[in-house]
Amino acid sequence: MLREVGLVPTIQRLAVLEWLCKTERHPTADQVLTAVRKKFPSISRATVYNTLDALTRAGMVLRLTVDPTATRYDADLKPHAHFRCRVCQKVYDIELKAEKPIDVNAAGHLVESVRTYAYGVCASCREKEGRIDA
Amino acid sequence: MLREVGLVPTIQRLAVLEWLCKTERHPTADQVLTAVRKKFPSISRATVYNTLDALTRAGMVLRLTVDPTATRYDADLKPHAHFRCRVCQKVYDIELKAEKPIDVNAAGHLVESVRTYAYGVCASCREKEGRIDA
DNA sequence: CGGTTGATTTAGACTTCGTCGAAGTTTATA
DNA sequence: TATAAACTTCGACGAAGTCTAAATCAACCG
Repeated sequence: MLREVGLVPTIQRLAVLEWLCKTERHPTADQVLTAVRKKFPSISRATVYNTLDALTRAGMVLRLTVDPTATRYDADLKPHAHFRCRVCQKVYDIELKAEKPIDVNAAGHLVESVRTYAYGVCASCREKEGRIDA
Repeated sequence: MLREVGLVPTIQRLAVLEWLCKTERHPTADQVLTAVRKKFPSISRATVYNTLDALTRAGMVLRLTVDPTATRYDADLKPHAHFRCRVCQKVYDIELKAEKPIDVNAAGHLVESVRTYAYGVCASCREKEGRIDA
């Protein structure tokens, strides 16, 4: 798979990709580093950043900027949007309702990808807040 | 205006807001700091960050995460999307075509705001690249 | 007007995310 | 096997943003 996109399939890249694909969350680069180090202690920060960058450019993972404090990555390539709770700061997948979610007037620019991010209070935090605020 | 949203109208906040409103670009916090210091040399970094945060929570400016390297701010509250060129890295306003651009299935979350970001190569860089690649 | 209180500003240290460069190692090619 | 190219590693570095403590300012009230 890595070879097909022009990347040398090193053991480090395999470890990163494997972990990304079997986690459902939206990890930051540091979370990837910490997780992969459990199985592969010698991997360095630069390698993780390089690998995530290479996988992003190869289109195998998505780079998300939904979180202002750190870039997140997503191995789920199906079109969907992301929601970030301003209370617990977790990131959730949400569905895009519109059939053409990407329908923007690009004014002559070449659009290669589109992201939709929503912000607010997640269902879980609404409950907790409700009890307190009431 | 500031008083209406519960903020003490200090000279620093006025300087930030005034500059934000008369610039058409999408400045980073550091660009705001540099610009405002020309008229108000003693303003500190923390004040600019605090002010931008307060203005964002008050709904007077939008916080953008279109640029992975730094948060940007936009005083234009009309609904529109943003495009970032991966070559020159400039951020452009673009129009949202769909009438309900924001139509996401929020799965029980309380959605307070939605952002749409597009990425690719801007019209200007397409021309330049075209000449080179040809 | 003068004093008190609470909010705001300031300066600078600090943390964290991410990048860079140089040297060593691995992979592919012949 | 020899060589070149790609990749990894480490640590230093840079930049974005936060935090703290002290000084200052604005509002309120007698």
